[in-house]
This record gives sequence, structure tokens and C-alpha cells, in this order.
Amino acid sequence: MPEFNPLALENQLCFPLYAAAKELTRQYKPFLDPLGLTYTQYVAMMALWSGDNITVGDLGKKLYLDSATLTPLLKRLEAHGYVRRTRSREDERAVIVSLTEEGRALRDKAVDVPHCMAGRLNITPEEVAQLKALLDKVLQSFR
Amino acid sequence: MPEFNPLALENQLCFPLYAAAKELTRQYKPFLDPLGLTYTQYVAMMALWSGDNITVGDLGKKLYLDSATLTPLLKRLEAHGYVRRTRSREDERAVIVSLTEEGRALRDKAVDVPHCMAGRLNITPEEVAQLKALLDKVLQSFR
DNA sequence: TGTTATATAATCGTGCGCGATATTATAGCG
DNA sequence: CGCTATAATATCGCGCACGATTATATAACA
Repeated sequence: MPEFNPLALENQLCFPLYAAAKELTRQYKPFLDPLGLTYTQYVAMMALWSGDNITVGDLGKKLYLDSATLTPLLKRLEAHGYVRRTRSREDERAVIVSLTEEGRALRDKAVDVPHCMAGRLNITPEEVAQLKALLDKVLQSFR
Repeated sequence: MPEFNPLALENQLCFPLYAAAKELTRQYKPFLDPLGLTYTQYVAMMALWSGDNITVGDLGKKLYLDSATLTPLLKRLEAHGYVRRTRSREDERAVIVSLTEEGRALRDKAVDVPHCMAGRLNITPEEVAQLKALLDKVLQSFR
């Protein structure tokens, strides 16, 4: 009987999680390139479409990212004309991120992306729901 | 009745996958720091502990990584004294990656890492198995 | 009020991750 | 053999990702 090898890639949960996340974001590329967005920028825009005029810190909490990642990313989105970064009047420490007209309009061009991507996943809607629920549970346990 | 928003983060599978992968690798840090490994280096070492004397290309297929990522990573592992990179005698294009004694010995120090990490996941072993099966299926569908 | 603590972004350094290109070696073929 | 095609790595450029530090602003409080 072969011994169980705890350090084999195929016995790890972490490895398929790591690899699947990379592969998934790679699959987005052809859909996001026409919008001029990277995957992380797309995620940031989704958060902003759900509610802008939010501080960098609050955006970071939603995306699990800190200012070291977000500040340069938001500057690139600003350079693209999709967002504005303005110091808060009430609290000069905070930077408020808001959408420009162009950024708001981009939503219409992005609205089909989730459906296009769903077509690439060879798993059933039930499995998607199950997977999402498990991942949310894992994420929550790290909070 | 509120409309379904396809672009909301909480309606996406991709986002918890992306976020959970990041959080998981972050959780590894305290266990890998004493070994002098990053998460990706740890994954590469796991593949090599399962069988070294492998080409960069074959290692990349196992890890879903290309030479642009692997070459510098392997050079860092070589600088740490964990691996050797030698041109193949039969095919001068290929580079063979093998473990040093120190690299082989590192396995003993790493053998408890999976168990330590499992303790951090607040999900049942059944859920782990289920999650792993679903992720493997997603990965396979991208192949 | 003045001083210290805390909060918020920005910056810095290092290491992925990957598309694109360059370099060198082997294979195929006339 | 010479020529072209293909294969294996390496390099380049850019954008995350994040721990650590810095700069500035607000809060707390003696």
C-alpha cells in the first residue's frame, strides 16, 4: 500500500485553488482587453459600479487589497479616464474614488462579460453555486 | 423585486476564487518564512520532491507556469542552495532541474506545513474534498 | 492647548505572472 | 549538406501583491 504523501501537489487543496484562480483570470483577458482593463482593474470597476464615492480604504476592504496595490491601480484607471481621485473635504487624509461619465458608460460594455465567461466554465450552475458557497466560507474563515 | 446585477461582486464566482487564493497564500507566509520560501517556490519544491531531474518545461506544465516566471524563480532557489540547473547533455536546449542535498533535506522541515494549514481552514474535511474536486474540474475545463 | 496616539494614503523593495520577443539548439527535408 | 521550421529557455516590460516604512491629518487626552 503506497504511503500518503502530504506534500504531493495532488493531495493539496491550495494548489488547485492557486492554479484555478490564475487560469480563470487568464480566461478573462480576451474579454477585458477590448475594455482596456486588467482583471484587477475590472474587479475594482465592478465594486465602483455598485457604489462609487468611496474611500481608497473602503474599496480595499471590499477587494482585499491595500493602498500599495490600489493607489497605482487607481492612478492607471484615472489616466484611462474611468475614475477620479479627490481628497475628502471633511477628512484630508481620505481619498474619495468616483466614476467619470466614461467610467459609468463602460459598464454597458462590460455587462456581457460574466455571461461570456460562464460559457467557458464546464461545470453546471449547481456546481458553480456550490463552489462559490465553499469559497465564501473559506474566505470568511480567514477574516 | 430587485433586479439581478450580473456585475456585482457578490454574484461572481471569479471574485471569491481570486480573493480566496490570495488569502490562502497569505496564510502560508508564517509557515514558509522559516523555510526561506515564497508560496510559489514552495509549490515548485513540492513538485520537485515528487520527482526531480525534470526540465523547466515539464515543471512548468505541472505548475501552470512558463519560463518567464520559472527561470528567475529557479535561479533564486539555486541561490538559496536548494536546486541545481544544468543543461541537458542530450539536448542542449533543455535545462534539467534537480534537488541539492539541502533541497532534499528541506522536505523534512516542510512536512508539517500542510497539516498546520489545514488547521486554519474552518471547513470540514468533506467540504475540503468537495472544494478540491470542483476546483480540479474547473482547472480541467481550461486545459 | 500641547503632546501623543491613531488613521489614511502614498511610497519603496521584492517577487511573481504573463504576453511578446530574442537566442540557441535540434529536427525535417530537399 | 544547407536551409527552413520547430522547440526550449531566457529576457524584457508592465502590472499586480504585499510587507514595511513614511508623510500627513485627525483624534484623544493630560
